[in-house]
Amino acid sequence: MLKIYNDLTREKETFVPLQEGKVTMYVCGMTVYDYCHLGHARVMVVFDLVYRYLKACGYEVNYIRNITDIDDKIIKRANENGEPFTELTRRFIEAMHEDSEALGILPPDAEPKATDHIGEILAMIGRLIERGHAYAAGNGDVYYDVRSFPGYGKLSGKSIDDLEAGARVEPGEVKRDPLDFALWKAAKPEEPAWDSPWGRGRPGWHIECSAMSTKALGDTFDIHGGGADLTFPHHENEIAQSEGATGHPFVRYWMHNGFVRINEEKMSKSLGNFFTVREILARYRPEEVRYFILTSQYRSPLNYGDEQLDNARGALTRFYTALRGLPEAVPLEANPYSERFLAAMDDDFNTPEALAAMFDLAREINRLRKGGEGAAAGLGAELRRLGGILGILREDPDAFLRGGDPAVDAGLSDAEIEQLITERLSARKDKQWAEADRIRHVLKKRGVILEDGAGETRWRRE
RNA sequence: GGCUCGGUGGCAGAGUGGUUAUGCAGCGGAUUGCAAAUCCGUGUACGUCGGUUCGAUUCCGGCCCGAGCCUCCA
Repeated sequence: MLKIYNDLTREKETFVPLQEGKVTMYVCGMTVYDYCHLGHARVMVVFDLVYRYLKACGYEVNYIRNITDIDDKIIKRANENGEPFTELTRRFIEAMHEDSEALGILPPDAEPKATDHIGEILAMIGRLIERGHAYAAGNGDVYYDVRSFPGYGKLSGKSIDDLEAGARVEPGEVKRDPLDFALWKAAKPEEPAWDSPWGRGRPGWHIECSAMSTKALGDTFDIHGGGADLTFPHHENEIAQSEGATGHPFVRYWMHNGFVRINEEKMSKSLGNFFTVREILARYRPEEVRYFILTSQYRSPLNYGDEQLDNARGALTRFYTALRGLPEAVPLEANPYSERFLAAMDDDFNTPEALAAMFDLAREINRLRKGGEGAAAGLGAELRRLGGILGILREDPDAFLRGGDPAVDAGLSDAEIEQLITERLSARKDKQWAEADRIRHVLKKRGVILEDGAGETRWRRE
């Protein structure tokens, strides 16, 4: 039975979807004005994992991940580049798709864009004004009246009074209350703008998610996710908007993933201490990056460092070594390791514990294969199946083990390596150990490790 | 200042009121022409001070330290 930590209640709760057998899920995606960094990668991997696991549990999942393609930063960057904002966003949407595909992220069922939902956004703002939750400020802006929504602060655990004590008030403020936030922003000259009953302008950031999620999934849906920094104010505001507009509960389970950290500090654009997915993929393989993200529970901080990525490489090598050479077989699903794996995943997606179960399974495979590779095949197939739920272990074992380090020059070609191995085999046959060792050392120097087995010699790159 | 969340063995990172996490690294053994891989064995780890308890790393409280949100941020 799946349990999910619900940020709304700060408790692990048994997951029961609104509609039996079906799950509706919305995740806040990217604002597309730059390349994805590791923090974005974590969101994508974490909720891809949730998506895959829910499907593995037999649910029919409708997974929506939005794209924010209009906001202040996009406008600013497009102006700096001297290009239309639509050209900027088109490019970075494409880049995001390349990155997510590289990381083995399944495409969501839909990826709505803010600019395609101006009509829905305007309709929702209209309803909020009708219901007394929003007001036009007179300068063309429309604001949400935070005091009009009694539940404001319930997700982030903040009270309006506490927030107000520390709120800063901008000069020339047209809001009634400093905490009120923009639903619609009047356009300045030269800015992208759409017509509205309040004059030309563009949507505020928070309203798009309320409008798009409600349109795609209904007034109430099951899971809403995103990075922990979105809890306040973004998700708090979404609740106020959606519940204020529809009068129905918005989201049943709120999930937030922890940050990627670097030297004990949050990785973020503003701190400038971020690595893009592209930079990391130049040095590590996609599966290693994905594994690294899975080594920590999704709500915990994830410390980035070469040591951690190297560790991921070593761990995957162990799995693929266990799988190497096993014949195809039907996964042997009934075994204590898989039970432990599923129990771990059911416990709020405890991937470190799930991986631990997989390592124990790998050990069992290694034990069994002493009695012949066939004996271990069923469990090997099962290990792959479990890996598939996490989105790892999809490659051919030999291909992975011979893949090497993307940052290191390929050195010898596969054919050259095979040639040297053939030469060495004949030397060994004649018990010319000195020659055999010479070839071993030559290959070792080029990053190739030989493993002499019964009747054949296997190789892999370090 | 307000509100959250953490502090686990060399590193990473789970978990539990009394019994082995797991991976990497280390050490000993088996195996191997030598290796590698693999298997077996191996570490008086739970920030600190009190409290509850027959017993606490695990529950409660104080303290110290760290991170995050309160402003755009995944």
